[in-house]
Amino acid sequence: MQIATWNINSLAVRLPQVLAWLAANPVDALALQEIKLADDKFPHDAFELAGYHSVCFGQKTYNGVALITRQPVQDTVRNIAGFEDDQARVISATLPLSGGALRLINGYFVNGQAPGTDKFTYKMRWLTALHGWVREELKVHPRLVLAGDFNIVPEDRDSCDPTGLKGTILHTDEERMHFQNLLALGLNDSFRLFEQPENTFSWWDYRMLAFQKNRGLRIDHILVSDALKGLARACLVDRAPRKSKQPSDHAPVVLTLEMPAS
DNA sequence: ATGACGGTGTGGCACCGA
Repeated sequence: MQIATWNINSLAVRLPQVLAWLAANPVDALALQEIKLADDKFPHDAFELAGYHSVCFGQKTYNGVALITRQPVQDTVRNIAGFEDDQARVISATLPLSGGALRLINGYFVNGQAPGTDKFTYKMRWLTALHGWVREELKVHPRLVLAGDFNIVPEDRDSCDPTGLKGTILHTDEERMHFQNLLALGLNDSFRLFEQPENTFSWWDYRMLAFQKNRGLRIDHILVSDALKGLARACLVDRAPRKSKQPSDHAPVVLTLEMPAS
């Protein structure tokens, strides 16, 4: 079975691309971020016609997340339990599988703008809350996947310019510590379980021909719990949609797990 | 140091992203 994550930067604009990508890449679950749609505008019908179920947690203009799945999900939860947040950033649900159910958390992590700003403070508070919540979730759901746009460059090799961007947003020690704290709960960066080409990124700025020059960052991640680690078979970034007309600035990341799809 | 691109919503641009 396959699980993908993709920040699509407005589902209203990108719906045709998402449907085309799903037709070519019939993953079992797709975690979408930045749908930028209110729930009453979500195109459930279009996904149903494509053979997918969908649950969403949207808001107008900003943020918004959704899970697109082959099979109906169970126990959908929105945002981080116990953390007051007026931004729609997390949706999680259980995928019922014959080989054992799997809990999938889809997060659109806070960007944070710049160290020292109110937005950065919010990012740190959000990451702390996420950590405490995921720790408890893992006790209930040992077979857990945490996927999404993390807005964190985990290591220097995940950045096109680790020296020039050192200490700037997405590259700070504080953000990287939060990423490591998530791993310390018993989660694994599935991308790093496999040999990968150097300079593999998942996001490229729209400006300055960044994609053509491969001046990007790896900020979209799929973490798998220790219980699932041994089932991981591949984790790949699909650069193809970034080459299309009117692309998202992010590319999808696809995890393959060795287990039946239903 | 700034802006470059692209999306949204409001209204003739401002705000946001990473």
